[in-house]
Amino acid sequence: MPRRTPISTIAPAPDAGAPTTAGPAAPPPESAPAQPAWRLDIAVQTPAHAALGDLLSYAGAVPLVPGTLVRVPLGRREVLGVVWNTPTSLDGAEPDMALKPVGAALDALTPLGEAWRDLVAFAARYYQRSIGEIALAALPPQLRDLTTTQLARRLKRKTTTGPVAQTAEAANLIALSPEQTAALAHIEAESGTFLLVGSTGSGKTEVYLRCVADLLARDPEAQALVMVPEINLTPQLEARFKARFGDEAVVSLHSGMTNPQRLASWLAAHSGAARIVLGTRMAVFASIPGLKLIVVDEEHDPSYKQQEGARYSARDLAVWRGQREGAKVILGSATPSLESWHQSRPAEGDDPGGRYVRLEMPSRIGAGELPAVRLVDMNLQPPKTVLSGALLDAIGQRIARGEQSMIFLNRRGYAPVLACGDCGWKSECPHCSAYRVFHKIDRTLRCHHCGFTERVPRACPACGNPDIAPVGRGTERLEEHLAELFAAVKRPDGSAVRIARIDADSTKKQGALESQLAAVHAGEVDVLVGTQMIAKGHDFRRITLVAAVNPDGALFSSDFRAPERLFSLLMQSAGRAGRDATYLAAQGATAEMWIQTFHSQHPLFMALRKHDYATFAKQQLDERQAAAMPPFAFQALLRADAREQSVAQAFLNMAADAAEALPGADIVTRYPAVPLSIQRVANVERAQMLIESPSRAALQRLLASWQPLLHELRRTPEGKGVIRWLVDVDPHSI
DNA sequence: AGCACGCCGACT
DNA sequence: GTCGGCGTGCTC
Repeated sequence: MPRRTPISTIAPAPDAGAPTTAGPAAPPPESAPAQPAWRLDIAVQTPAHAALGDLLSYAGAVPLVPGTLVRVPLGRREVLGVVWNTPTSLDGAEPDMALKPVGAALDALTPLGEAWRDLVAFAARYYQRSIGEIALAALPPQLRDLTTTQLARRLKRKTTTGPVAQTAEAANLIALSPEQTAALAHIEAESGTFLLVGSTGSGKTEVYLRCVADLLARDPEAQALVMVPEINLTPQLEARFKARFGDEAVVSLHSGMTNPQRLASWLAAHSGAARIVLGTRMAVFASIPGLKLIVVDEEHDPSYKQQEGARYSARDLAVWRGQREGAKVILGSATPSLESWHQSRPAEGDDPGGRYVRLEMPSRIGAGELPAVRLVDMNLQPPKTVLSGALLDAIGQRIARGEQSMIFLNRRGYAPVLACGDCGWKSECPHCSAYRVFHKIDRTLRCHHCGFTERVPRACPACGNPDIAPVGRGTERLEEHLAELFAAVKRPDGSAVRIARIDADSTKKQGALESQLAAVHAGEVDVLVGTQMIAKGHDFRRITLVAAVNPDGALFSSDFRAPERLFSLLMQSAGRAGRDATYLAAQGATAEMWIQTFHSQHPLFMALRKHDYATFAKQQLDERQAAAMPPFAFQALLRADAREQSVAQAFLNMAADAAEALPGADIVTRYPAVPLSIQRVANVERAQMLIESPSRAALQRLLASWQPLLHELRRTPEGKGVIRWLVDVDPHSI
């Protein structure tokens, strides 16, 4: 008759409602041997939307040290929690509510340190989430279901801390360039946060490696955290660090790992056995007791901002964490975020300058000159030109010389829309306010927002016209187009031209990206087509031409950050070409970046042509300052989802009214609620409201006092239709 | 978020 | 007559 209960060390709570029979049932808590004498505040994974407090109180017989992991009963479940505060005595005081007793403590594990708890508490407060949500998300998932004995067993086979191995590579270091030497000297001599600005190929990674090496040699307890924006980029960086510091010293932490792997890495970082922790944004929350150095590579990359759940910026948290723990922070990029660039401005006049130290390394090492940028004015091309004649010639020449070209188009699939020429039908998604993308490979129409997929209809579903045609082009169609254009062309050895495509569709299978990249490296591809996936990080040695076919969309986007993203993407793409000076010299080749645009005079392209980030940044920052936008103002978004757009908007506008009386409201601007640019996804209507202030503190104060009102508002009749609401602090796209 | 309870349609 | 749909409500 009783439900199957999980094996638990927790005595079942007495069930007041159920008819109890006398017998050898579990003894009531009052007769438990040890009288619970302490109140323990525990962080558990309370959902952000439940208007529960951050911490839940439990009764315990012993005052567990803050940072101890414990199992606690929550409703009918038993969950993992973290003791958050110093326990308070229950002696004498009548508790204001009946506290459940804590369960087993995972005391084989060293309690999480104060620095880590401070980081979690700060992130929770700043991004308007519960402590428990952040804390539990930061722990390896397997810790949640491991029993105490299993954990003890795992901890036994932990590796020993020791000096890092002297690898062959570490013994044979090549000499640094003067710029690298100077940057390194600055980082060694000063403390704080550094912005290391170096173009692709300037040797930023070597600077990171030397900083880490110096640190580990100097301090036998020290640990370093190195972050990269994407999982794809971890293997090559991991290889590089392992070659320098040995396999034992380095662990990775990212969501692509299996749970046991993640637990092992996490434990190694937590115990201090791993001297170097390498990972994606989630790694910023790793427990690293000896943390003395944080590297955030490609700090401008949007991937550092989490886009669901707690919307934190791992880069910003890294800077905060570095400051809190006295660790140096190196932010590296060829095209820094405007925030970081601004924050690293030198003192001038009565401006005391930014808080970061800016270190620049403009030269490329062992690489050719930065590629010459060629702008093709598409206004001068015949209508409907996809690839201009000049670009095709240039690619043809590369093929003839056995070199590789890379064509970049940020749109996957065959065509973004399928349309009927007769009745005007378009391949709209029935569940979203977006078109379904035509994927020719499997003859499907796929919605990239909700995933709804159907086979392509044979004829127009509205009028029966069999001539439905693709409109626009994605990577699939570009690949097909190139294959047709180069069908008659032969490679130097007489074989056919080989065209390949790399995008989210071609790399869905495990290991597919690696094998495709390997094929490019091995020279088995002549022309590579891809999305921004190929623009990042990968070090292709034989590519001498990079082309962006259709980058104009971002120039006039309503998102004020779009130009910044485009500039860095194009700079990064350009960086793929001509990375190997020896190869270029041997080929007698020059590297080129081609851009096809209808706006060839746009200042963005003018700056790009000169590889002039500073000019572009200045122009953008001037615009931002004039318009009082970030980094000269601080923003947050309040978003609401509902079945009806009007319900979502009404909720937001009511929330804005309710905020009127809150502290800070006088210097925080609230804009009217508007639909998101993709208004409906999976039959859910989405609306948002921008909140902006010149004062970060005022914005924070307002958000903090707003939270309880929002919970309250949702319980009113008007708030009933709201499916969810969320706050995005420092949003990336608006 | 889980995980209950609670009240209305198609099946052994 | 039950299994099961997801609507509402609670978790120290």
